[in-house]
Amino acid sequence: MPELAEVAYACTMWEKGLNRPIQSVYTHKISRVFRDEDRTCYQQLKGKTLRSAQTHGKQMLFSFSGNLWLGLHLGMTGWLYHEKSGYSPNKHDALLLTQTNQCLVFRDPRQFGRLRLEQGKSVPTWWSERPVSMLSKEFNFEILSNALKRHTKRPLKALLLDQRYFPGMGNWMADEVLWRAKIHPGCLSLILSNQQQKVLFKQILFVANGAIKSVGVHGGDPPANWLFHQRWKDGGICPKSDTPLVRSQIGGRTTCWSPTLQVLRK
DNA sequence: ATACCTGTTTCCCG
DNA sequence: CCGGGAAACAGGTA
Repeated sequence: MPELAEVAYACTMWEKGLNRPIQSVYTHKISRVFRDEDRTCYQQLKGKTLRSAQTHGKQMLFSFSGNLWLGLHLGMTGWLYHEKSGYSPNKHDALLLTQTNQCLVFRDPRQFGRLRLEQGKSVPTWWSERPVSMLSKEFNFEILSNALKRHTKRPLKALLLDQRYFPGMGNWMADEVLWRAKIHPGCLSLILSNQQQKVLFKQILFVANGAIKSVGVHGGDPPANWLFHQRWKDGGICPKSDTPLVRSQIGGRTTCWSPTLQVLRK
C-alpha cells in the first residue's frame, strides 16, 4: 500500500512510541531490509528515547536520543505496527523496538523496504537533501514544468512516478492524477499543451492533498468517487463517464485509465 | 499451478 | 555522460 498518504498513516503507528525509552531491540537475522549493513548496530537503540517521527514522500525518519537517526522505507509490502508488550516477532518482522507496555514493529514480507541507522549531530544528508514535498507551498508549477522539459520522451505515467520530482507519488496516485487531468498515461510530455500542464499540476496538488486528508489521517480509502476504487482489477467502471476502464502496463507498471476521457494523441 | 503486485536499484542500450 | 526501459529483488494472494 505505501504511497504518500499510506506512509503518513503508517508513521502514526510509531508516533505512539514518542518520548518513551526503548527497552530492547530485535532485528531479523536475514531480512534484506538491512541491505548489506551491519544489523548489530541497532542494539545502540537500547535505552534511547524516540524523540521524533516524520515522513517525506515515501521516506520516514525517526530520531532518538544519543544522536541516532533511523531511516525507514516501506518498500512494496512494508508496514508499521503498534503491538502490546509480550508480542513475539512474526516471521517477516524486520525490526522490533520494545517499550514499556508496548512494542513498535516494522514488518515487510517482500523485503523491498529499507532500514538504515546513523549517528550524527544533525539529520542525515539523504534527509536534508530531499526534494520539495508535493504538500509544501514551495511545490510549484516550475517543478512539473522542468520535469516535463527534461524528460520529453518518457510516458507521463513513468515521469509522475519519479521520486526526484514528485516524492511520495505511487502507482495508484499517478493513475488518479492522470485520470482527473484527462490525459492518457502513455502520453509523452512533448505534446502537452500549456493548458494541459496547468491542469496536470492542479490535479497533482488535488490528489496529494486529498489522499493525505483521507488515507493519511484516518487510514482506509480515498473518497468514493475516486478512480482508486475501480483500478485494482479488470472490469472497473470510470466514475466520471460510466464507461469501462482499461488496464495495461505503461512505464513498466500496471496502469488503469478511462479510454473515453483519456485519449492518446500523437 | 500460475500470474500478478501500492517500489527501487542496477544493468544495458542508444 | 545522458535518458529510457527491462530485469531483479521475494513472498503473499487470487
